Amino acid sequence: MANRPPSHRHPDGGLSVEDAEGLLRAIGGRLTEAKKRLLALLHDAQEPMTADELHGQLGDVDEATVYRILGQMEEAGVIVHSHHAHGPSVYRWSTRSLVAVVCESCGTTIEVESSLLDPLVEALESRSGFHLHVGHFALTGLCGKCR
Amino acid sequence: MANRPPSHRHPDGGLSVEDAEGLLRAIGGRLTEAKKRLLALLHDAQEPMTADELHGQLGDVDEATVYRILGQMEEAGVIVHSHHAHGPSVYRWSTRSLVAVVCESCGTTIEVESSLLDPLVEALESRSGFHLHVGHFALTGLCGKCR
DNA sequence: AACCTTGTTGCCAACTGGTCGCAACAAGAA
DNA sequence: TTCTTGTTGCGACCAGTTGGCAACAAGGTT
Repeated sequence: MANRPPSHRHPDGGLSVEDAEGLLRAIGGRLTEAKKRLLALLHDAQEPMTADELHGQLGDVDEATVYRILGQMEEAGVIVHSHHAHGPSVYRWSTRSLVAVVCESCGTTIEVESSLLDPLVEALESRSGFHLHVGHFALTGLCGKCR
Repeated sequence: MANRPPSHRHPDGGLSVEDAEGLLRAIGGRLTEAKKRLLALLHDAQEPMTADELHGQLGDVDEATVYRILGQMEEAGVIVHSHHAHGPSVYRWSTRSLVAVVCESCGTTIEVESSLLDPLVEALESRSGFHLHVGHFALTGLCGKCR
């Protein structure tokens, strides 16, 4: 991919904002102000955010537009979203593969390396030919405090 | 648990319908015709069903009532529900622990033993004190045919 | 068996998360 | 600057689910 050092690197070693803008253009879109701001927001976000939270921070960008942009960003491979059992999906910068684990009682979310799911992934591949999309779903349970 | 052989055993070794009716009474409710029919439906179901499918099979029971009964049955421990990434939740008889794996392309669902998740469960317990509710979430990916 | 208490039901409105159609608008190539 | 075409805000709409409320019925009591 990028063999010259990009600026504004993501702390987690992911895409730079500039790379992301390129990818976003590459799928045939235009780079609007709203897209740039959303890109920056998600790039700098410490944790996954819901569409609603993003809409709140953007201020004057319509909620429907937020969803449309998020769809494009995902199509471009810049972000990924995952589904939390109850409540809305969350979106995050596409860095190394993480799986969200959500406490059903207090809502606290932690993220763990997806490699912990490797035994499952491999078993499914060999037994059923099923290829898991790790990271597209959140795992639920009770955190240490809430048990 | 049950040391005398209950009748109408679930093929998977779970609760009998009679046991389930007892549990349903035990949470302080009444055993209505609608509850009995829903109970029988889910007991005999080959695979998890959505609230809508259940409503369809019941015919003259209101959709809201179906949700209310499902809530009680889950509270009583008779059934469990799990969330599929897009689309409605599914409900199934509370037997041995299975995890649903759903194809994002064709929707095919397979169920695998939750023991495949044990490495993850144990890692989360020891690292973060987090206790996973295996079976409450569905895993997603692509099945062999759709890849 | 009539009775009475209290859970239950149907009906319908409301709510959340998300999508869609459309006319006005703007990015960016020509 | 012009022109094409993607983009936006707006509001309607959709699916899944929950909540309020009055009529109803399960099932214990007399």
